[in-house]
Amino acid sequence: MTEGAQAAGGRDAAAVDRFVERFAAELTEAGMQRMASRVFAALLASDTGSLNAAELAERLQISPAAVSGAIRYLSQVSMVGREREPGSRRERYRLHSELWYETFTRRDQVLIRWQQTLREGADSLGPGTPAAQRISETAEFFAFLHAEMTQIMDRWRAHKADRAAEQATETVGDPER
Amino acid sequence: MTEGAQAAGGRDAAAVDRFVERFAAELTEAGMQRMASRVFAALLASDTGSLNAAELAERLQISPAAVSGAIRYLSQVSMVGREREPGSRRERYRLHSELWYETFTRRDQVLIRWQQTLREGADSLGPGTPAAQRISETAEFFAFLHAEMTQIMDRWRAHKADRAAEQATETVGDPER
DNA sequence: CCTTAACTTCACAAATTTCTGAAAGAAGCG
DNA sequence: CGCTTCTTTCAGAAATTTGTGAAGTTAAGG
Repeated sequence: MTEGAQAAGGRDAAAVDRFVERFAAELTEAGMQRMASRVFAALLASDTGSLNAAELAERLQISPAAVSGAIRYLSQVSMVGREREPGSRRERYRLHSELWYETFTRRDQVLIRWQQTLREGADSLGPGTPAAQRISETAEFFAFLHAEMTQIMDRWRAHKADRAAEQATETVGDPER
Repeated sequence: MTEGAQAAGGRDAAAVDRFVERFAAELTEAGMQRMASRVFAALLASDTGSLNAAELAERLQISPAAVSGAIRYLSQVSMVGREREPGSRRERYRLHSELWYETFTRRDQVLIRWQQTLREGADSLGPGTPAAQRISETAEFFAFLHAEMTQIMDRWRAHKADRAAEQATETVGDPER
């Protein structure tokens, strides 16, 4: 806190590690697998937004097997993509550029499933009963939330595009890279 | 599906149990402790939205200790409240009426913490670096989300109030009970 | 006050999850 | 084609989590 720690050229590796571990811990607390959280946080803190297995294993002090498992999970939930390093037989794991969009789209699916289960539950309880009424309301809440989430993501992308447009007045570049 | 199963008077207990277990499993998959999920689902499916420890233990086939643990968690995250049964030394566990409001308010706090961690992380990485930029954007995303969530909850309550007002033309009653 | 009903805490056994080393499996490169 | 480098799979050891019975605590009611 008292020292602006990153020396000329290199950043303060210890501070970065601390951030990686802290954010990973928060993700873990929220229910994500521990290794997946750590790998994700490490990618987030990398300049290119991508690392290969060896780099991950070294930075996080974990076995290649652990990397493999974490990546399997993260790609399944569309949080990272895998690509080949040209001129090498290594693979590179990269944060999706549409990261939060993909992640929240996925979470959206959960809301839909819950909604369905709840509606079936309301049927089982017999319409008219207070329980069925409560459960129906809950289902409706999730339907509402689902609709709103979609809009939010649209708004976020618009918001981001706006900022990007501002930037573009200085730096004219390809938005994809 | 082929039979409208609930007999006159009593509902189809098996179907209700099935719902409770299914919805609980979905909550568990989303990261909630198993017993907490089951207790919560059982409360949701009860007519009064409340049960006591003995009822929960019997319906879910679990020990009093398990009930106690689940309730401790659920009340900590403001999903149920505890109250005394008058004329008895039993306690009654009740779904909060502002259930989703409370739950999402709580989740909101997580967003705020993440945001903070991310901003600190961006500092550690040194402004100007691509990593810091990415992390800042993520922090901004959560700030955005937080603001939107608050609005959504307001809209939901308005939405619910509207429907309640419609109902009130038929059934004039105390909204609390 | 003492009894007793109800809930909580605690220590432990069981089940599950997590991570690793070792072996097997792909895929570029010579 | 075989060698080499990288990744994945697998079986098992270690750690963690989970649920229980039993003892402990609290407070209502006689």
